Amino acid sequence: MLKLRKQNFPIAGHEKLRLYLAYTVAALADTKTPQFQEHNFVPTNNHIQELQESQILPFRDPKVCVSSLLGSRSVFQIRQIHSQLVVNGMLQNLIVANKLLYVYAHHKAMDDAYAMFHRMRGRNAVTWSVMVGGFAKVGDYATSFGIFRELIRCGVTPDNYTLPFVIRACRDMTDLVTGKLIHAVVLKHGLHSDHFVCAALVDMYAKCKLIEDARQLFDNMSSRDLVSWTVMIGAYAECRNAYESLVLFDRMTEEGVVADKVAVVSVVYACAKLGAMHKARLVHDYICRNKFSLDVILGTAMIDMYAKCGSICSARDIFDRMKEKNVISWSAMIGAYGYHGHGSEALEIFRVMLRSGILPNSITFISLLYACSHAGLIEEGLRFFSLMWDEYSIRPDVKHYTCMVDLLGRAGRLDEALRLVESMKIVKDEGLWGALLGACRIHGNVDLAEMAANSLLQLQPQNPGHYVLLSNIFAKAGRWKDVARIRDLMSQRKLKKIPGWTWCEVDNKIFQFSAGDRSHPRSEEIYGMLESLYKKLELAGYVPDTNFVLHEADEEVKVGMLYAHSEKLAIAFGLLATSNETPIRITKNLRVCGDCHTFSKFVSALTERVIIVRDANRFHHFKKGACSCGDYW
DNA sequence: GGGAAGTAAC
Repeated sequence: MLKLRKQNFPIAGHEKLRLYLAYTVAALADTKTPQFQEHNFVPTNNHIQELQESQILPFRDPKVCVSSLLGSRSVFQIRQIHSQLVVNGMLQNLIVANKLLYVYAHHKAMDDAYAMFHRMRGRNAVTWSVMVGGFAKVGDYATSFGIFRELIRCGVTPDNYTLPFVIRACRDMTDLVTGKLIHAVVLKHGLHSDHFVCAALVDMYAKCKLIEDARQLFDNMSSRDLVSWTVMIGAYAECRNAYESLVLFDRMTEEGVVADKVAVVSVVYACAKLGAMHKARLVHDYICRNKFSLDVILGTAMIDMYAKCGSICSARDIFDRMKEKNVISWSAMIGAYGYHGHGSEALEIFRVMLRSGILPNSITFISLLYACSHAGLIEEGLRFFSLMWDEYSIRPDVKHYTCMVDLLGRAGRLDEALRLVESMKIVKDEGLWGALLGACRIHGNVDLAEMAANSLLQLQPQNPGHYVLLSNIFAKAGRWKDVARIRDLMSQRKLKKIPGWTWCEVDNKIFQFSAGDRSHPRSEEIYGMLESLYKKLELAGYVPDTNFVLHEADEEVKVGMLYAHSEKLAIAFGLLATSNETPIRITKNLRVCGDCHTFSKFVSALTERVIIVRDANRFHHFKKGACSCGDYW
């Protein structure tokens, strides 16, 4: 390698030499150096040191200054250059001064940047945007907003660089009030057509859960770039409308926008949310075709996708093929085994993880305890619960306690579960009470259920799901007056039962069903299939379980209500539209209804089909009249 | 001379 010496330097002239050296510094920092490449020179860290020692950089040429700043490796180095720039009066040059601010911000040295910013007499749009963006990036939103306000006070017009930073700060704080104010500023300055500004606004509204507002802005964008698509796709997946995410992904592809890795991760995430197996395979193909490497982020997202689409084998295959795995990847795999009810595999992979030298974190233990509770591994669960603090100094939080309540409650050890809840010294949340209430439902403990439900309704009076669960428990015990009381409470509080949806994927198309739905083009056939199924099932001994109907009504009416639940419609459609060998895969947005669970068991026996149901909680594999959940869910 | 979106449990 060429050693950097004046005598063998390829360009003549002293000034050029300085420039060349500056470019060398910049190249070491991987910045763009076309001139540098011309000379086919590969610099090393020694060169930069030599450069500093030789004090050859006089910092009088703005270009040299800028390149040197870009080449800085540490805040210390920037400060050294800073002092030279002051001595040489180079900070009078706004380009140089702004670059100095920028590199300070880039190294997160915002104190240095701020001190300098206050001494600067001349400021321009770049100065302001570097400061606003710099503070936003390090999470100091208060200062970022403060500088933005100062900008407005100084009569400066905010531009398409500054505004996205401020909008993103609103997003990170989910500060919708300020966000809307900034939106007004955007409109005032006519910047709503800038795609950076617009993408930031879409993201802000989406993260603040105003998905409709986000969508409206997105639809009105004159040109939608990849980032806006990615934001919108991710937003729909996040707000439980993964179906729309995948519709958008198809539209994006049709419009000729090519996904990058970030976009693909969002799509993978949406597939996971929806549990859409065919779509998952197609996305996997897309990933292979476009040669995305299976890095730790994409790989982990794919493990979760395949697991949540019902294929634990494919999830394991991805896991095994990943070259680099971190604690997140291992936790995802443990979690995957967990919600498929494969407890011993989850425990085994945890042991392998420990042997590989990866330390578990808090979430690893949640996955592990969850796996234990869903596989009935009670003693193991109890052991891990004490191990996490004793051995790994991870303090159990409310989620770990929730798993333990679930574990004990599911096993019928409700007293122990209650004692654990009472002994907790941390704040109890709705998930914890929900787990206790769920256990009461399985074991028909109405008194404890009432107590759990009271705490639950105090914490979350607006969640209709809790009322429905309690009402189901009362109904099962035949306490119809209490059922009516709950129903009245719900209507007083203007709460409606969350509509149940079931998705079934056939021929790469996702079909969505709601109860009593007749919108499907093959609706006639579906209802015909349902009717013939009912006739056969009745002979096989199936009795509709009307305990799962919330309202007090005549038995006949109740049976009618159960008749066309979305799960049943989806299963009937699956039977019609798929071949005998393929499993019927359906996904439900809520917990599967008890009657539909029984119905699925009977159908799996009668038709000799495998039915894989993913509900809000876990997977149910129905085969030959039995379910993998062992009827506890 | 200054910009973006993504991974695990419930």
